[in-house]
Parts: sequence; C-alpha cells; structure tokens
Amino acid sequence: MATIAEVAEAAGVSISTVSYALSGKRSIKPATRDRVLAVAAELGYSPNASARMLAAQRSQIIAVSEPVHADTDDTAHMTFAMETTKAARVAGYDTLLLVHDDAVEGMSRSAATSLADGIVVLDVDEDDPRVELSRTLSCPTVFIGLPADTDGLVCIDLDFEAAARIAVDRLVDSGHRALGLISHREDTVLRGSNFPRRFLRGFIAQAEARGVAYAVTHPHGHTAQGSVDRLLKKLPELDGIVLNTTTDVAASLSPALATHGLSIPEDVSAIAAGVTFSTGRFAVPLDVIPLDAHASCEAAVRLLVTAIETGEHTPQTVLLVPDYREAGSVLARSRAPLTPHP
Amino acid sequence: MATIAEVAEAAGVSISTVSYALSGKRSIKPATRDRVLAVAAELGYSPNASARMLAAQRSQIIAVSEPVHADTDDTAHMTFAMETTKAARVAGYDTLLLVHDDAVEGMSRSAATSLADGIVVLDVDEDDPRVELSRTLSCPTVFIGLPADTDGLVCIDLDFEAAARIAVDRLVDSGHRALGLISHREDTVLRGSNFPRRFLRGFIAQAEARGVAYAVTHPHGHTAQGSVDRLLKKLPELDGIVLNTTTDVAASLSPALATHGLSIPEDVSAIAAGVTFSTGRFAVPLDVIPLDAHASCEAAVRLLVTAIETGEHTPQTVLLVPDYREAGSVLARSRAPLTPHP
DNA sequence: GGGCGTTTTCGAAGCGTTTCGAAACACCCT
DNA sequence: AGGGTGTTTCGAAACGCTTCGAAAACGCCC
Repeated sequence: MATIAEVAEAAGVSISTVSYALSGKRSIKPATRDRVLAVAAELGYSPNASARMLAAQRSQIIAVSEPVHADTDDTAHMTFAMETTKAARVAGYDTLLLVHDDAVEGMSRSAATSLADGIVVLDVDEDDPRVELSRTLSCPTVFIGLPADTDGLVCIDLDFEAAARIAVDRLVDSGHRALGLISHREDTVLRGSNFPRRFLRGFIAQAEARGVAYAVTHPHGHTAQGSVDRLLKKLPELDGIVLNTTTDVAASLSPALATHGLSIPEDVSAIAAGVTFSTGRFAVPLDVIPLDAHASCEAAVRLLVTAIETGEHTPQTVLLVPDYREAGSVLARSRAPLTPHP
Repeated sequence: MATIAEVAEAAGVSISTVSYALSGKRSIKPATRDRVLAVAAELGYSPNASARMLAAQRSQIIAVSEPVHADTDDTAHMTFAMETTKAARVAGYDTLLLVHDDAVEGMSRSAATSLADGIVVLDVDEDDPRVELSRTLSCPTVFIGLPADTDGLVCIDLDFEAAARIAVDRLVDSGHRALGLISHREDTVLRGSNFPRRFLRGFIAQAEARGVAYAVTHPHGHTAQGSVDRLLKKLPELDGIVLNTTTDVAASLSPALATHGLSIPEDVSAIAAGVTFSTGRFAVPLDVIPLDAHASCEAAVRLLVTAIETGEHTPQTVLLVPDYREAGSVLARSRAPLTPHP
C-alpha cells in the first residue's frame, strides 16, 4: 500500500512529478521518468482508487442495472451482464452490479453519490420505472432494449422487426408457403420487454406483404409441443417455423415435430430469430438470427463511455442490423417465387 | 450534487455538525439535527462516494470474482453472483463484478487500489490460481467452494459428502438395494471444481458402508439417456438414482427412464443432490438436497463483512449442513432393513 | 458570580490523488 | 550582460468527506 508520496520520496522528486511520470499527461525528462517508474514498480505502488476518483471527479465505474423478476431468464441475463462487464473493462471501467429488487434504488444511489460514471440498463420493460428515473438523473445512461417511450433516451437493441422480416423472406424465398411463429409465453409478452411484440409485428407484416399463410402461437409451458400441435391444427400445410422464444421451447421443437412424424428440415424448415442461445447442441441445429449480447453490450458501452468522456449524449435509438447464420435447418421447396422480394 | 459544505451553510452549522448529524456517530442536539436533516433532504444531499471512501478508508464495495470458462454454467453462476450481490446490499455493500478472462488481474487490481474492501471468489477450481493470489493479498477474501489446498483460506461450501450420505441413506432406509449415481460430465470433474469428486467419494463410501449395490456414471452430452442405459446395463435391478449433475441431464432423466419402460417413483426412485436448479418444472419433480446459493452467499458475505469491519479473519472451512426437500420421487420399497443406519 | 461538569458545536488536520501556475534552470540571440 | 524561449520540476490548491481535540455554551451549586 505504498502512496504516491512514498514513491516521490524514494525517487527524490516531488509528488506531481510522480503523478505526471505515471500518467504521461505532461512531459517528464526520460531519465527521471524511468527512475520514477522503477521505484514505483519496486514499491509495488498502485494509485488509491478513492483518492483518484475524488481528485479526477470520475470513478471509472459503470453501474449495470439488472432487476430480478421471479421469472427472470438467468442465462440470458448473465450473458448480458458479463458481456457488459467485459466491454467495460476494455474501456478501462469496472462494473457495479445492481440486482436489488428495487432497481430504482440502486440506480439513484450510485448516480447521486457519484459512485458510477454511467449506467447500463438491462432487461428493459415496456413501461420501466427506470426510464423516468434516468430522465431525472444527470448521469449518462444507456438502455439495452426499448421501452415504450424512448423519448430523450439512448437505447440500443437488435432490430427485431427486421429480424422477423429476414426470417420470413428467407423462408418465402426458398419456396415456403405456410409459416408458423412460436413466440414467447403470453405472460412474458404482456408483462415483459417489448421485443417479442416487435418481432411479432414484423413477422405478421412481412408474411402479409409476401402473401403467404401464417399462424402465431405462444407456448404455455417450457416445451414446444403444445405450440406445434396448435400450429398444425391451424395450418396443416405448415412448412416453415420461426422461433422467437426461450431455449427450452426451441430445444424441444424437433422432438415435438417428431410426434407428428415431421422432421427438420425435410418436412418443415425452422429458423430461430432474436434469441441469445446457441442451437449447436440441439437435436437438430437451427439457422439462427442471433440476438448478439456481445455486440449489443459492446455498442452500449461504447456509447456510454463516449458520453462520459466527451459529454456527447444525444438521445438516440440504435437498432442493430440482424445477421443470418445458416445451419441447414431450412430446405428449399421447389416452387415458383410468389411475390418478388420487395 | 450538493456538498456537505452547502448543507452546513444552509443549516447555519459547521461541516462537522452536519457529518455527525447524518452519521449519528456523536450526539447532536435534537433540534439542530432535525434542521440539518431537513436541509439535507431539501437539497437532495447525498455524500460523495469517493470522498467518503477516501476519508473513511473503506469503499463499501465487495469484489465478486467469477472467471468465465467456455463451458461455464451461466445459470448457476448468475445465481451465485446475484445472491452475493443481494446479501452484500443488505450489509451495506455494493458489488463489483470481475468476469475478466484473467480473474487474477481483477482481483489484484481491486485489492491493490483499495477499490474493494473484500473479495468473494466464486467457481473455485481444485487448483485455482486465485488461491495463491489471495494468500499474498491483504484484502480479506472468502471462497465459495473448496480448492485442493485450503490452507490459510476462508472457504464456505455445501457439505457434499454429507449430502451424498444423506441421499444414500434415504434410499437405503426406504428399502432400495441398487443405487446409481449420475455425476457430472467427466471433463467437468477433471478440470473443474472439486465438489463432484467430494460427492462421488461420499456416495461410494456410504453405499459400501450400507452394503448395497451401486454403480456410477458420467453423462456424455446434455441428456441422461446414455447414463441411464449404462446404469441399467451394469445394475439391471436398479431401483434408486442419485443425481449430482446439470439441469439438462436431470430434466431428461424421466424421459430416459421411460425408454426402458420405467417411471419415477413407481419403478425407480430419484434424488437430485447438490444442485442449484429447481425440479418443480420437470416432468416428474424430484426430491432435492439443494446447493442453496442464497444460503452460501449470505454466509460468505457475513464472514467477509465481519472480517472487514472487525478484522477477524481466521482461516476456516465452513461446510453447510445439507437440507432434504421431499417432492415424492422416492417411493418406499417394502424390504427389511439391511444394515442399521450408522 | 465564580467554578465545575456536561452537552453541543466548531475548526482543522488528514485521506491520496490530480492539475494548474509558476519557479528554476539551461540555452541561444542580440 | 540582459532578455527571451523552452524544458523540467515543484508547490499548493483543490476534490468532499470523517474525525479528533478543544472551544463554546449551558446549567447548576455553593
């Protein structure tokens, strides 16, 4: 626990010389600088974080707000928290994890006490109390996900509508004519973030635009069985399924289809879109339009750090362009094109 | 961003009076104290975190070290990180999340700069580099999980050997005579934390002590099918299964048994032990001896906070007593007791 | 009304940095 | 020799809080 004063003393220079030698913010004669560096290393000096924060008026800490709902999808959340943390480290920041039931409390506290330089808000609900809060806070904030009213906020998210369009187009273009969407559970859609709704909207709009038959279903439990049963009932000629749902439901698609004697991709093609999980371990790996936590978090942190360091914090909504990854779960059906790709 | 000086000014008292009025560390005349509090509230004053840290020589921050392996079980990890964070908040601490690939770097940094007052180490490997590091650090550290050499450390974990004994006893006492253990994947056991090994040891020892037939298997993929097949081959009379494995494997036990025409608990009883997940949503819910993240983290934080605040940091290994939760997956077989319960 | 014990309040010294302005020094030019 | 120009280093003022020691104020008694 050497202090800068001890380093200065040992190197026979003043405190400010040590500070400048270490920070490089002013030029120091190479000989002295080397000596200072050597002494600092020898003494195992590392600047005291609180003193530095106080003097520099910056903590190099980003708060990550992640409320814990009972039905929270831990895996996905952990991924986002981890990716945010990693991205923050690269930018020279540490992350404070706020998971208190009362997410608002943590945010206000870390902002009010200047504990955090900025905040990343995860798992955003349509009508999230943190939205209103962030408007009152002077602390720069970036939302990963879109609340209903994005006015005055900086938000970043996958373009779910575009993802849905791409999935539909892919299927229609390869000759599919009857598409099913397995969405998120109904309660999630009602209470939760709005991305399932955006995806749904994109899916329906594009299916209608392309003039194909379609049906939508919400799973009830943690399996796709019921959804598949219902889709096939509504749409017996079903030849393409789009999944915008949870891991367990997606993983059980192939077994569920099997109960109807159907398999992927021979009878039915399938695409998982706007999902965080990988389908590599599924019985049948699926084509995926990933919801890329890494990309989202990295972009969010970049925006936040810019805001912190330059003060540029223009309200904006950034929609990330979806990316398509093939895995062989879509098989072309030989049919004439229906509607020209718009 | 009012400062204590502004509050003092507005209340017509000195800075120290405000400080004492807010902290309660010295008695202040009730009238003045109320006035100060009112002014502070009116001005929306909250003490600057860095200044407080610097003056108090304490950050009220606990670092949580959670390295990210490729095969990391996100769900379990998130649970531990969240529970640690919640427990820390209750004790008045925030948590800094360290997930960098190089876990050692984050730990040294947050300790060296006095950013953190203490460290909770999660996902401990048998031979974890953080063990050696913690010995060199002056910063109090608590391990959740047991490394191979616990010398000089404070560690806390479920008593996996006892959990295994309890599971075996439960089955034997209710008339089971041929027990199978589905452990973790072999690579996890080899590389990973040592709890699978401790569980295994406890299981074998107790099965031998009670004089029943037993067999052990490690799943290969993410399903229990192969394990069940192998267990039944080795032990055709199998009537009890103990699971100390991952969610997906455990969840697929019932379907896997079904392929052999067996069901839980009519033909085979099953107990999941030393696991974090809940089996409530499984096809057949299982009796569980939980690895209780909440309890572990709370205990760990309590130990850590005591160390921070009182300086008492005696090396010790705390083994948490396992708890048995029935769910009806163990059915008594009518047979005479074999060996008296030791 | 001076002395004494208590309660209440104040002033100032840190805590360990960063950073600004200026001092110290060397050097060149006229 | 005096004055300007750089370069290099130093001193000191923040940053906003906690906390110790002591001063001030108060109440009470002889």
